[in-house]
Amino acid sequence: MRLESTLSGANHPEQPPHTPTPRPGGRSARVRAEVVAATLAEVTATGYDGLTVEAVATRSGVHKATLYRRWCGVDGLVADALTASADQPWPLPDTGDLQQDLRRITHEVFSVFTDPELGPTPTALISAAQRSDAGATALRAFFATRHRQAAEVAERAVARGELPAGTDGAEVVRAATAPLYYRLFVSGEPLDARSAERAADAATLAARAGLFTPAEDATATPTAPEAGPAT
Amino acid sequence: MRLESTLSGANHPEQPPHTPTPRPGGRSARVRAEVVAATLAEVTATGYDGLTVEAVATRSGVHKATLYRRWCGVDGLVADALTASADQPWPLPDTGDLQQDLRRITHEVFSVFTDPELGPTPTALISAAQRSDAGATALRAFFATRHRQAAEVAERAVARGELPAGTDGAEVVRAATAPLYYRLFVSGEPLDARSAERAADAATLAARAGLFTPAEDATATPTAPEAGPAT
DNA sequence: CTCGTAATGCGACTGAAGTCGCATTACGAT
DNA sequence: ATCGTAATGCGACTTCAGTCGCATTACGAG
Repeated sequence: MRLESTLSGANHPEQPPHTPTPRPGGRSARVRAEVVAATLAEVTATGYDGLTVEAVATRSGVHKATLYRRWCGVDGLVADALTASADQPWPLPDTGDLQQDLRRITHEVFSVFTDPELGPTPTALISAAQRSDAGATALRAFFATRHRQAAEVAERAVARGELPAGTDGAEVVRAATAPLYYRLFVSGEPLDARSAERAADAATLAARAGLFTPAEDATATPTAPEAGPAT
Repeated sequence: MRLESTLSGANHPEQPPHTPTPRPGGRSARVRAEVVAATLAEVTATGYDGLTVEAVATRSGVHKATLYRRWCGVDGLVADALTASADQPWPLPDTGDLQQDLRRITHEVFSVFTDPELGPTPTALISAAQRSDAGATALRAFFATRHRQAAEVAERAVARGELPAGTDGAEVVRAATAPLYYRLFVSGEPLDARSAERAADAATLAARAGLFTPAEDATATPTAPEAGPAT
């Protein structure tokens, strides 16, 4: 697991460049791993509301002052735990059919957040990340990576001629997964496999219709409800 | 503004039913209004991270202890402010065309969160509401109301024969608005009028294809990627 | 107009989050 | 093997969120 780079970048904004050996040694890495594990356990156990630096310190055996020094409080702990999770690889489907691929992806998302094995950890982690600026930054990076990776299923569909050229793959992925995340983290509605499937199908339909090409719009576009500068 | 009922329901779980006149009088209402206004101002000014009960107390002129007594801390303040905002009416389009109606709705959402007049207040309010259980409950109620109201545009489309019978109107609305909220509050990506339009168009397409009818599935459904119980 | 009661104002107290300076440990290079 | 340095351990201190008991004010009924 290599989660040093992102962390140091997030917590030491003014890293002096003349540091030949900034001690990336064994102890620091071990401490870091244990802190991440303890943070995940604490977030899962108490939820993001009850998350305490002192509890993470006790559970990890790392002193409170060290946690504040390197992670700048609860926010940084959660952000780092999320970053560490983002480094985990996940399977990218390749069935030869866009609809199937998107269904696999949305079902994967659905599974992660409903898996009794993982429990409330993924949900709690993202909810916690939403709380702070550091967490929000980590979230942005997390989803940017996911979008970039998953966009490949759409790009393959373009290569197969299944989608029009110029289709924005990341936008297709966003369209497919957005309803799930919306239910989970915004409207708070329950998630079910049916709606995951429908979201994938709707995105497939829209992508095939050419809605996700920046230049042209394939569907009827009679009147634009707005006319101002869109920025 | 009638935001008493929801608040008391949220903060006094065991309201004794034998309270003939629980003092809904003028002062309480005035205090409540000022506290809500102060909470909105504080959330806008400092963001949900810097929101403090003491600051709301100072700004509103209501004593700290009173705020803790009636709102149980920051969570309740935010939840009540959100509930108050949810009571505000908003325009429901009726252009005679589903696509146009949905575009108006998504553009309305887009406008609320990008209006320089309102500033960061709506975003900050919802972000703050995500932080706590009380806020999450208020959020659920908020979106449930919105979905119920906005579902009418889909129901009218069904009545016009534009959508297949049995279409779940709320699901259509969710599909149209989810990408916007996803960008705003989950992935943290910027919002633009184009994507708002595309989201509405994609939902229109999916609805017309019959994806939002509970029983049948109009598109191809060759293989189901999952087979377990969905709960 | 007067009174009973509920709601608010008030200030002190408690407890925990977060900070600081120094001692100690362990990494990495010679 | 030895040393310089960076990272961690440690405990006290500061600050502020949150609580409690009591005095005061104002609503609502008669």
